[in-house]
Amino acid sequence: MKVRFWLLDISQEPAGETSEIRLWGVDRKGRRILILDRGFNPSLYVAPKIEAEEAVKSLNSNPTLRQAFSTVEVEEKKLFGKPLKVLRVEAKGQEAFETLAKKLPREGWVGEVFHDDLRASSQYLLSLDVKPCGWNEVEAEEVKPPGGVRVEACYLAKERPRAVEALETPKLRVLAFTPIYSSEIGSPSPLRDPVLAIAAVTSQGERKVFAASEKGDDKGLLEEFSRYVEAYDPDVVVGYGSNRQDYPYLTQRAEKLGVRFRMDRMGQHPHQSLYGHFSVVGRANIDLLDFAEDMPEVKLKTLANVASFLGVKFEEPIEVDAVEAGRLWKTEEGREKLQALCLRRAEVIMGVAEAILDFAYQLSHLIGMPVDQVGAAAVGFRVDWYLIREAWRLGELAPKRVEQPYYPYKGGMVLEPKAGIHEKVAVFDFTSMYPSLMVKYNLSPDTYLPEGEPEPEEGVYVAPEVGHRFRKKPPGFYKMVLEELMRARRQIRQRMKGLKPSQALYRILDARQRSVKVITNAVYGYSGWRGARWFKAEVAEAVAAWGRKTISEALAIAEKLGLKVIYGDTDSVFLAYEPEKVERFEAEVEKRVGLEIKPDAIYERILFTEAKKRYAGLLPDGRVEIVGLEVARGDWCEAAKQVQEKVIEIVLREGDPGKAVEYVRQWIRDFKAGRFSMEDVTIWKTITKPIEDYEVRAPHVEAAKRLMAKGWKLTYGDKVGYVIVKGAGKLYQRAEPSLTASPADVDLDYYVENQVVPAALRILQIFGITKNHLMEGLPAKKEGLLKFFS
DNA sequence: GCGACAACTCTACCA
DNA sequence: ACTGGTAGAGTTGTCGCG
Repeated sequence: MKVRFWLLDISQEPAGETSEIRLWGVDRKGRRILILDRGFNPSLYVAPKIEAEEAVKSLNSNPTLRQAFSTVEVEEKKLFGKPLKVLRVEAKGQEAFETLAKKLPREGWVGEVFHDDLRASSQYLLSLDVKPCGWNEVEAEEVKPPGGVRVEACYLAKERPRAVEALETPKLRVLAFTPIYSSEIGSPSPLRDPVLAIAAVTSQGERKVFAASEKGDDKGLLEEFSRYVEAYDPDVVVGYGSNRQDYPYLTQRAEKLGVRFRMDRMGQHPHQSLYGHFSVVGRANIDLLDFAEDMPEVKLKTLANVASFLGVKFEEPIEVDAVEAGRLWKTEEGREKLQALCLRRAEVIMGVAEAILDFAYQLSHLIGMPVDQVGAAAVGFRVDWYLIREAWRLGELAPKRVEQPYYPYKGGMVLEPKAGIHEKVAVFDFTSMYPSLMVKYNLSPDTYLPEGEPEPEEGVYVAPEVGHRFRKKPPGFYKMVLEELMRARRQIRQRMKGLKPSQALYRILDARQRSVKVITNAVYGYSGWRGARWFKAEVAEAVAAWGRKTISEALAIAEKLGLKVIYGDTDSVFLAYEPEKVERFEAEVEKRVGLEIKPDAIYERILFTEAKKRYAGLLPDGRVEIVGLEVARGDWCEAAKQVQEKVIEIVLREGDPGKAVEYVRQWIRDFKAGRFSMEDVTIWKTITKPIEDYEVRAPHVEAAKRLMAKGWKLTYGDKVGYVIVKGAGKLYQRAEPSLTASPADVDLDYYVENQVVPAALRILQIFGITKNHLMEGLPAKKEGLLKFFS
């Protein structure tokens, strides 16, 4: 019978001489099913140094190798566009595959081995074009599920499944969960501290809290939660910080207590897998924090901040640290409070999931990577996967990741801004400049013509400045891929036009076009990434060089038309707005440069300092946009950011720097009178490497060390919040973790002198205002300030 | 031994 | 653990002085 299923998860079981691929999914009736495919084995591709037929003979005559493979075939493949005769060697199961991967490269006749770095389940997804988070079809017969497996139906594949294009997502059961831990001091430790509660919220609206005993005995809680998960049988399990925190903690805790922590469809505990994510067999485990990492607008990635950003409504508080939780658990009232908080937290996680899951499914579908991995995989690996699949369709082998030397090259062009305030400034952007250039000039590793090679008949494009040459024909890999991506995005957006944002299909299409955009925009960076399989420094370098040429041409056109250029960065041009000239500029650029340029915004008023990449502008709709300045940064205290934002607004909206000066002076008076909170003065900075690797004693590193000395676990990637306290010595000696600092110790002078005043002055210096104008005790000179607004 | 300054480290931004 | 270009704060090293 034909079974159509939406693929949720894929796993592989070693099964002797054949590996068994397990496809976990949901069928059209909404049943949770498992499809066993025993007819697939992973293969390796061998490029021989000798004649293919001779190579086959050598392979067959080696008894160790002969045992490990079932078949060998000579195939015509391509590598970087060049035809390549290879031997496809099909392994007898996973173990044999690993043996071959190890032994084959040592054979004298073997040139290069391919796909030995792709595990069986990956090869399966690749070679069969089976798509995760999408519909697939297979001829199969119903069988009894393997022992321990819990599904509504199980099938044995009779043939290889195939992807079926269909947009809708089945109704999936989603479970959001979040634990609360206890600790006497510092971070909780699974060997020492109990889990006090786990809240679970389902997409059907069920809400539950599992709690430890009054004394904090959590053995029953873990067992109960496991049973609940099995009974509800979710397809998707979402958490926040679950890969980093909850799964490691809960599995270790369960092990210590002698309980089996069961989340999957096989009665096993979660295990760590690729990209540091935890795999829950048969379900998709998604850590929403992974997706929050791609939201640059949210500086401090707390659940509350992410939820607010996404417009998820909730009541505070939804965060509690383990020490506070441990303290609260001691009273009846505290326990109730904590459980209510825990439940609210799980509800917010569900809310965030609703905002993110469509995108996660679409990204997974597009790049062909299981949805539980896609969030945890870095951008480079997402692109890698997408390209491996596209390569396969074109008969290309996936090149190996090879160690590459660092090769710095020149990037985009940034103009010196015209400092000061400008009225009516039009901003133009080249649309998808880098991808478009890659398409236009056929920039790809396979079209690159190394120095010394004779020019082909079809001709070459020569990159400006750097001189790299690229064959005009045939279309290169990147060109084909990018053209397809850009075409797909246009098509999706076209389809969306007839729909309302409230419709489910609209949301799916929107999620899909966003995922296409993410990949499109990452290809240039990927091409210059040393870890990329299709790395080619000359490609990235040529793209950037053509980019500089392109914007230079646009600038020349502006100049010729008598348009004043205010600023420009990589693919954007800021021009003093003159309606007719600007229109001619747009037409002229498209005609002469051959790339699409579009008006992005017309600022009513915009201000630049002397610095590049920093400005603030007032839009016609009244919004103020702040770019690059302290307001836009996560490593300045709130106080400094708020003052700067207010200064910018006064200056842009009211055009009155004198008023801004008065505002800052009053703010300082209030601040010195003690009107501030710890949040206002906390500075957050990321620990970017292991503490011992730091070469200098930076304030945030010293604050981190103090926290660690007090039992807090910090690893790189974590943010440390600290305040500067009164006292003598270097700044790093006065950096106190904000958790342990008290408001009375805060060094107010530091904040005025080194945070608030510099941030305010960044803007106000444009008007000749100095530190003296802002600080108490010195007269604010008003004369001369208003001349800028005559 | 001291202070001015340059060099370097570190983070987070823009495109 | 996608690229290069950039600002800015803070630490550390160096040099001249006498």
